[in-house]
Amino acid sequence: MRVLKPEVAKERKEKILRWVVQQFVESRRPIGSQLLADSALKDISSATIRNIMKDLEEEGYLYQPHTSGGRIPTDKAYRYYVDYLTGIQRMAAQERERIEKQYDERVGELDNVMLKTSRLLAHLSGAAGFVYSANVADQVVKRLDFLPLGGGTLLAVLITESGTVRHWPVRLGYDLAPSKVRLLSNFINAEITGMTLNEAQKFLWQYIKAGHREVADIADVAVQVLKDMQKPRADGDELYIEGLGRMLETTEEADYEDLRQMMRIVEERQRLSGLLAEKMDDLRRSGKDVAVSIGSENEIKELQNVSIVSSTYRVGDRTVGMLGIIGPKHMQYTKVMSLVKLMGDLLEGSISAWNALPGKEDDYE
Amino acid sequence: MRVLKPEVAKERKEKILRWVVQQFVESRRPIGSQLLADSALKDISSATIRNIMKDLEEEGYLYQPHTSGGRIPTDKAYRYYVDYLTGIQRMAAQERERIEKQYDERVGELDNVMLKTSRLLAHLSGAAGFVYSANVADQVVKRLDFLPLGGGTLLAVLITESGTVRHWPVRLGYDLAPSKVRLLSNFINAEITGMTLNEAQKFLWQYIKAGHREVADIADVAVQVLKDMQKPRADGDELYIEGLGRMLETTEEADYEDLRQMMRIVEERQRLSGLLAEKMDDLRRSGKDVAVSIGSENEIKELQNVSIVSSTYRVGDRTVGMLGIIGPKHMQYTKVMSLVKLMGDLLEGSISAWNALPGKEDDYE
DNA sequence: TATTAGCACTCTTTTAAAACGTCTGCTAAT
DNA sequence: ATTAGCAGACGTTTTAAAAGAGTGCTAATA
Repeated sequence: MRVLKPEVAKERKEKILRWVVQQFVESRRPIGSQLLADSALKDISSATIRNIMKDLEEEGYLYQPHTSGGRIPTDKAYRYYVDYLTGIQRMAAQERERIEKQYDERVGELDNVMLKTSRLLAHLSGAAGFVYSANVADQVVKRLDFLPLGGGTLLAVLITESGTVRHWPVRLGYDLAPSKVRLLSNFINAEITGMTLNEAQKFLWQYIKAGHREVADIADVAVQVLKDMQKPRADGDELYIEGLGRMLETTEEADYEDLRQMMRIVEERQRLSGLLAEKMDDLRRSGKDVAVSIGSENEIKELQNVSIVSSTYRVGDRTVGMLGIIGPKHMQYTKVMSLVKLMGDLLEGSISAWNALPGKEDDYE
Repeated sequence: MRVLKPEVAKERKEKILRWVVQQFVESRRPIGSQLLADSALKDISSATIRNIMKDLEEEGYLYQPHTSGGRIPTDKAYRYYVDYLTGIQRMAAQERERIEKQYDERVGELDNVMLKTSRLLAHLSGAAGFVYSANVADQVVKRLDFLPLGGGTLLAVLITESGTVRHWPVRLGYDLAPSKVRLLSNFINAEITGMTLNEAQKFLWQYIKAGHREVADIADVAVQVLKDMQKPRADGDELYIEGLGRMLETTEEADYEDLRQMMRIVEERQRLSGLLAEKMDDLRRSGKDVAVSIGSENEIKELQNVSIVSSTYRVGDRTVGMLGIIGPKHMQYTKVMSLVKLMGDLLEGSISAWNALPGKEDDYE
């Protein structure tokens, strides 16, 4: 291993490492010393580069797929590269503006923002884009309304502060007078607005058990509603992934197997949800903007050949979800990281605009 | 061209054609005369088969990718094959039961049936499954409600007879008293239930223009609502496609280009929607159960290497949507056709159960 | 007259060998 | 410490040959 003039040497070593990663991301084929010496690092001879690369290999940053033939970055190298980039990333104002414009055009009104945002992410990155919303039960309720459908059924409509609108049928088995439905709606909204769904549930249970007079006649309805409220959770958290198709375009024949594996996971939403939930926690705790998980850093086996670039989004001061892209390890991290960050901001903006509307409280009668 | 004993000859010719198609669907490589003579048609010599195949080629049923090397079915051959199959298809009771059970488990309550159905279709067929719902504007309204969000905004919730629930924000710019909102809801529901959205819109315009006293004070709100009602149409019709990932699994390297093309189309929903709308019309008119479009029979260029098996579903006596699968031309038509048919029935059943609930009318005050 | 066996020919696919290019590791010179 | 130069390694591409599969035609057959 080379020694002497430690800072200078280290500097140069890292520079070479960065070049290898960068070149590899672009060309997707092993990088040799000559190539580097000729293209990027004209002031260092290929022999020197060779020596340094050997050191880097010993340190676990590079990997030689065949005895003779260039070297490829390991996950550790990507990790270094991404960490290095983290400070640098900034998007050209022009680019930023272009994306913001597209966001306004394509996402627009707060109807299915999550879906649309994930599509736009996919579109702009050329990889798969996702938007994930943590457990609905932990989200703050903006409104919970009931529409009478007749036939002993109500349609519950839940609106959260993050703009999600969910609805599900509640079967009572008998019809409820419209006025009673209204009473129920008004009562619930007056009481639970501002709580999380979980809190609301607990609160309502208490309230009913306490046997308050004004809800006596709708108590059993409320109970039924509470029971059904759990149901949306069966699907797990909300997760949109789009643009898997586009990945076919940017993937090389050789990497199809990786892609296949990935698809398998994506179809199996449960596990991915789990992973994202965890990642969200990490990210929130670390306080970082954008997180990058590279290959083997992902616990799920099938994802060890892809990278995930993700960011959280907040409602008020609560972190309620994540968004990002899933793509090949050799992606353009610089670009993608800024993109994800920006989209996160835009999504947050979109939600807080929606949220500026204070969930109007009817006074119940 | 062979002549003589016309019926017998024709019979055998078709038999050979069917075998070629069937073998090709399984092996995905050109079928030669020897192969057939050895495997399936042991009582006819390869030479005879050769002669007949030549005839079939002249008639446009088979195609020789290389001067020497087996033959491949043309779209015309698939068409013949599918038509032949149409009479035969029937699913084993056992299989049917298994699928019905899965449907109950996985689709269940009428919450996002369309999405879930398309996922199940994909899952069971190994190809991409879709469910398409025709223009919302032509669907019968079951309810149209408004929830006050405050900040000069209402959330409109539209429930159609086919079980679709749509919602969109209506910005009024000023707040409406809760009682007024209720009045609006009740009035609208009492009047328009049972109309299509389009009819409802026309009706309401007339009503407002006529200046009826009881709606005078909410007229401008109604106008705004009507305007915003158009919006959901911007997305075009509702279309869910799932399972594109799974197609990777069943596709061979060589056919990836076809797959890529297909994905491109799917991302571009507009055109696909158009195609499906047309197809739905054809299907409804012909009165057939299941339609199969093979390769070049699809107008869209990018879809000329895939087949679409589709069926319609009804609400009452109105055909409101389609469902089916998109897959490789060489798919197991027998299986897929029965599957699509069955899923259509199940979806219809699911909707009509929901629809048994009569959109409860409040009498407005 | 329809069917079949046999054969020469064509064309793709597979296999093998050779030529090429790129990279490494080492050594000696700077 | 760096560099130039060179031998050896190994993947990739090119080229050539062999194998395999199928066709069309003709002559024999039932």
